[in-house]
Amino acid sequence: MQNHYLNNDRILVALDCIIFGFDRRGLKLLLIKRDFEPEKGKWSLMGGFLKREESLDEAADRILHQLTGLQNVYLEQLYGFGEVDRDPVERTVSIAYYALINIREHDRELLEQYGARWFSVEDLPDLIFDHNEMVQAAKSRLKYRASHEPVGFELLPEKFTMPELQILYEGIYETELDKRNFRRRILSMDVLKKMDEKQKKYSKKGAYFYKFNKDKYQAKINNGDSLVFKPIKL
Amino acid sequence: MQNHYLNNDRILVALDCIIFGFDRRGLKLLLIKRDFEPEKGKWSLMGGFLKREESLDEAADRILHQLTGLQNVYLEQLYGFGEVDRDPVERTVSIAYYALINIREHDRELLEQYGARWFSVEDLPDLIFDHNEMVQAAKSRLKYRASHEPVGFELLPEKFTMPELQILYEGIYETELDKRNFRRRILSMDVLKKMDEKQKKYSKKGAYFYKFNKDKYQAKINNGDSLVFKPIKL
DNA sequence: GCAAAAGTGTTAGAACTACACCCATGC
DNA sequence: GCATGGGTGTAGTTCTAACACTTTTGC
Repeated sequence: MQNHYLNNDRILVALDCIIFGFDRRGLKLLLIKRDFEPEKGKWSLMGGFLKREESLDEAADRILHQLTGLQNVYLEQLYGFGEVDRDPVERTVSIAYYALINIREHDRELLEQYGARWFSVEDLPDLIFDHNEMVQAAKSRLKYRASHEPVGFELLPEKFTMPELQILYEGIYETELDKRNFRRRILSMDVLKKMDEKQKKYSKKGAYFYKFNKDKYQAKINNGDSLVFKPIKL
Repeated sequence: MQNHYLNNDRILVALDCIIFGFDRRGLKLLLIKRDFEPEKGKWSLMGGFLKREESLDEAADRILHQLTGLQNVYLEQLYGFGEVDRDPVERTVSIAYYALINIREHDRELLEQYGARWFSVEDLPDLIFDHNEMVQAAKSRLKYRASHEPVGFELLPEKFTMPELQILYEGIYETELDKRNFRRRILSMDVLKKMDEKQKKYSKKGAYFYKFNKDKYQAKINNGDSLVFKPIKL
């Protein structure tokens, strides 16, 4: 490989974050209005460049924090996008990350500064560069992840109801689920704690709150159980 | 994001290839003996640096070709490794790719030039930098991929026998399978063509050859069928 | 009293797992 | 004729998917 380190090209490395949120109406994505050229004024993912003295994960974290004020949230590397002309200004490789955040917990002022807005994943505007592709990849990774690990709870407040959890999974899987089968399956994993309290905001009868019992989940995993969060078709 | 392109760090981008092969004794990995400092003489994945005028996929392809003489083989991006000090010489981000090749079809002379050798995946030497981690990631990606798509055939010659296919899947999943259940499941997908010919090299009775019918598979996929190649526990 | 959302069980069919013996042939 | 690897079938169990009515309560 004649692999002297000299004489190789040094290249801009960017990070782009696909930021998912959830409210009762469905899955959301946080996009920003690009305020510089090229493509100024178009919608875009939040991004930034890798610095020499930080790791990829640290950089993604920093960039997510910049926009949302949040730290220590679910953040997973997705894919490296590396077409030669993906950025028209300069050759840039971008590593995409996706984040799952509780939509109620971010810094609204920062969002305004960046001209950011939440969009329903079913109705996204056209994005710059290859960002549409990145979003697609994030959506399918999320489907996969959600069917093997309890990532759904990252998008929900600590207390949530069964109907909310179901709407979330329906959003992730882009399909409708049968509520009897859904409840049975979720509850059979035995990692949710039912509260006495009810959510009365959205119905007269009220829906019981549940909490995800992370410790119990971890114990089961360490015990070798493989809990699956697969969807159930209607 | 104050995102002028100037004043950002340009960084070395490397590619490392986890190259899988298969022979009747199990899954193999192709490693090279590093012939330059640092870590000269240690085993390593085949790697190289991204050039400004090529895409990540092209670079991975080039590097794979350099070592094996092969092109147009199965090659999938795995993950971007980006710890600050992962390469002691200079800050380098490495995008790992894994390849599935037919172990009989590579260029033996090239291998010798690079001091390359096939190792059983169950008995790998310690590798440089974070290459051990890369191999781990590749193994689990391969498990996932093999349970959803017919990637196993990339590792086999055009004609193969059921026992061979089973050994391959056992290698990928690192588990033993029941041969009756395995055959039933594979054949029920109805994408293998049984030949009249038998492989007589490894048994007196001989085992029938099969071919993977890629067109039939594609037709089923396009038809919305979701064929699964899951393992079956013993 | 009625509208609106929450909650609850059963059943038929499919898929999964476990398991043991016969076959063909080269020596 | 026997050792070696190739090939085959069944039954019990579990999992999945389909499906409709009752409950609660604010208005």
